[in-house]
Amino acid sequence: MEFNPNVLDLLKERGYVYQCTNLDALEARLQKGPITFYLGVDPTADSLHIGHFFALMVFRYLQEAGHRGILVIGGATAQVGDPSGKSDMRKMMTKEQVRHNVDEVKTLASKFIRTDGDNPAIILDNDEWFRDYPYIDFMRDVGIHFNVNVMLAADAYANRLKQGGLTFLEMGYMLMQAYDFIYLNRTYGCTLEIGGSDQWGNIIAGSELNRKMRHIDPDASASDEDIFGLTNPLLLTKEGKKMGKTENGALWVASDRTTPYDFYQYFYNVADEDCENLLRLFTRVPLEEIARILKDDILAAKRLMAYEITKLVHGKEEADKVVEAVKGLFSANADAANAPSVTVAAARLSDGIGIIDLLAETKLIASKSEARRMVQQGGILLNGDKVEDIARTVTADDLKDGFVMLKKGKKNFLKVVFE
RNA sequence: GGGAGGAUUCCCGAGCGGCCAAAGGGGGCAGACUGUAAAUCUGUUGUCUAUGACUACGAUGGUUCGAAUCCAUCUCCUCCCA
Repeated sequence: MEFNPNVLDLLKERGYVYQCTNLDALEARLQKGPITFYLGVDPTADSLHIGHFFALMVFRYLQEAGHRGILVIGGATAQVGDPSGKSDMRKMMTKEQVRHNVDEVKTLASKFIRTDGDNPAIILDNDEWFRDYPYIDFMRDVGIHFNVNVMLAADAYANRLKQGGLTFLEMGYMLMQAYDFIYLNRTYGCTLEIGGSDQWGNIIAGSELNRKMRHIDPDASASDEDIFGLTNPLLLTKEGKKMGKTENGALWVASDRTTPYDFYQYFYNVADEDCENLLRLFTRVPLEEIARILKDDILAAKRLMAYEITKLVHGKEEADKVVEAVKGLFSANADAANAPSVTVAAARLSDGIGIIDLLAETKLIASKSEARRMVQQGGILLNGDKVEDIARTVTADDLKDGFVMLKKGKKNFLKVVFE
């Protein structure tokens, strides 16, 4: 692997850099030679959402530039819960849940960062070093360096504090994450932590803790090198909302939670103004190319953006399939070959299936009441024809090639295959 | 420890014995217009075997023909005093 001394320029250019503990010094250090850096991800669910992806992109760029990356899955920290930016305490997860999530996230993450070949990423679970750390020792080693006044002033706690419910458990989160950095510094010589801007408080806590601990015991650190924190901006839509939020929660990376089709659709349907950001941050399209295509053809730009992001997350094969499906569905002579589909037993057709039942069963619509409403408002199409009557039944006569095409609104398609 | 206020549907927030599945706003969904965009306008927004039934106003129990509304206990939050 070729070492690239100017990776930071590239990151700055594409908009990945938000805050840094010392940008000039970091730049100088990165130019000198490879370093070890880390990114922490808390397994609060058994998948990653697009928000995680931002930092993972930075991870990839750094790794490609020849730096050694460590991905820390917060098996221990997830049991505590990060209060940063939260107005409610996170629901406590059972240890089993956390363990399950750790495994899932590990598997997913290793698809996006290279863990083999030359300069592989290291994936660790911070439960490894917290599991057997006695409370008293931890408090004496680490807790001693934290001033509660300073902590309370931090943005990270502002919301929780305002809501009045900040617990001691949550206060402990910052100590844990700060210690992660120390541990990695000592064990792996890690000198840079990257993360989202919401992690700024936790990241500087880590670099400060390092300085304080080294001051007490100069031999404790693996090196005398300075350590750095670097954050990427929060990914917001032009309305100022967090990108990747959908009505059913987050936009997930795991295809059993958000299908590649829905994933693509989400990005295709973002506001025009957000397209540029997404192209810069989540694709490798050169900046000049982005500028040109945005100017010439916003729709082509969106197609490219949605395709590239889908490819990045789900792979080329899936992305191509989605594009085929989209072409078929949204063009004049609909071709349903690659449409999202579900299967229903063909035997059910003999008596006819009520359209309402079918809509609810196939999960195209969440409830029968809503399905009724939708039909009454003229939002449901069966094989391209508006369904006028809520009593409409689907029978064998409606099938062509063994399926029917349901459409909810303008852009929700579902192929129902009977077999 | 003492006192005062509060918890309502996805979110904010009105309601303060029947007219309440609950005003208003936000968000969501659908219709029109468009470009599968934005803006705008309209409708809709608990569930179901559907002009009715069931479940819901922090939890539990009670008063009443009838409770989101009154009472008791509990949980959590906010503010003031210590």
